[in-house]
Amino acid sequence: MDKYKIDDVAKESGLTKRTIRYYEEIGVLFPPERSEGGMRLYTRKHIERLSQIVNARDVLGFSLMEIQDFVAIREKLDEQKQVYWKTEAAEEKLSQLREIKVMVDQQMDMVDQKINKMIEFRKEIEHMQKRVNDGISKMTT
Amino acid sequence: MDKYKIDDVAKESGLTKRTIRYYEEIGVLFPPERSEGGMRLYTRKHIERLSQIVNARDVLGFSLMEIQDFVAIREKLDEQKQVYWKTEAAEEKLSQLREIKVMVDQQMDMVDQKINKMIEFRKEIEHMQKRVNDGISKMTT
DNA sequence: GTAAAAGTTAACGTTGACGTTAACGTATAT
DNA sequence: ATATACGTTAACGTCAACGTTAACTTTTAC
Repeated sequence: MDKYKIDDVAKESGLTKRTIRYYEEIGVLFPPERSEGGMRLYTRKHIERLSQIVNARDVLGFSLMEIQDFVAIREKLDEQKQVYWKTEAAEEKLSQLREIKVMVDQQMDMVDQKINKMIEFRKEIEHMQKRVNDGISKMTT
Repeated sequence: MDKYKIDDVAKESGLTKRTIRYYEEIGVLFPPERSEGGMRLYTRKHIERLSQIVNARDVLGFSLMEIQDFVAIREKLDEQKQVYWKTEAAEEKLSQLREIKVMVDQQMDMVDQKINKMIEFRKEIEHMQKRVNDGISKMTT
């Protein structure tokens, strides 16, 4: 009872079916399993992921390629988790983790910069609000 | 000594000449005066405005059309300011100010929503940072 | 079992945001 | 005064991010 057809996903996410298939095509949404006849069967995970993509796209203004990078990092991290840590390849895993750390830290810096610029922008709008409100009160005394 | 040719503006803003002309063409950058021969002569105001546009575009992820709306609101407000407030058209001016207020308030809501989503996103990255750091410390004990 | 609804791939169309090129006029340094 | 560096408009090219349409198969409802 936790399998969704593409139209259900479309309705819940607000995206079109075309867009959902496109996101799979370019690799930002991981492929769902298929039915006997070839129909896509989505899970809650897919819907969550789509919600994150929409946020990154609309709110953060990320391109789909940037989102792809972000997704890739998360998947690498998930892979790492699956593996036992006490093995011969421990060295390699550690260096990979360090690489991932660099990328995640970069993402964090980017987002912090964006938040700061947003706050600057907010101040500008606040200033405009004051101007408008002053104008109105000056005319309604 | 405060007139800039387009190439100067391009260098200082980091935009191409084509982009600068394009922004004028679609109305997000107000047209500069021209020389005798037809060359565009920019001022500091233009450079400031371009910087704001780039911020809104890259950082806030606004489309140029959205920026156009924003610019239009600011210009309306500036027009209002130029006019004496005690005149026969005071009624009309007040209602215009109220219209502007609605739009500015909307902009403010939009930006606030974006900031909130940004902060959510930041938390996600923070979580990933923790996972990575924990993974590294677990392997370097 | 069959019609209608929803699914599939594949290919072409569209729109925004510029890049590129052509064909030409203007400013400036020697 | 003339080369050359920079300006102008106008038109076509490009790329991302989908929309649209066609031609077809699978599910679902009755």
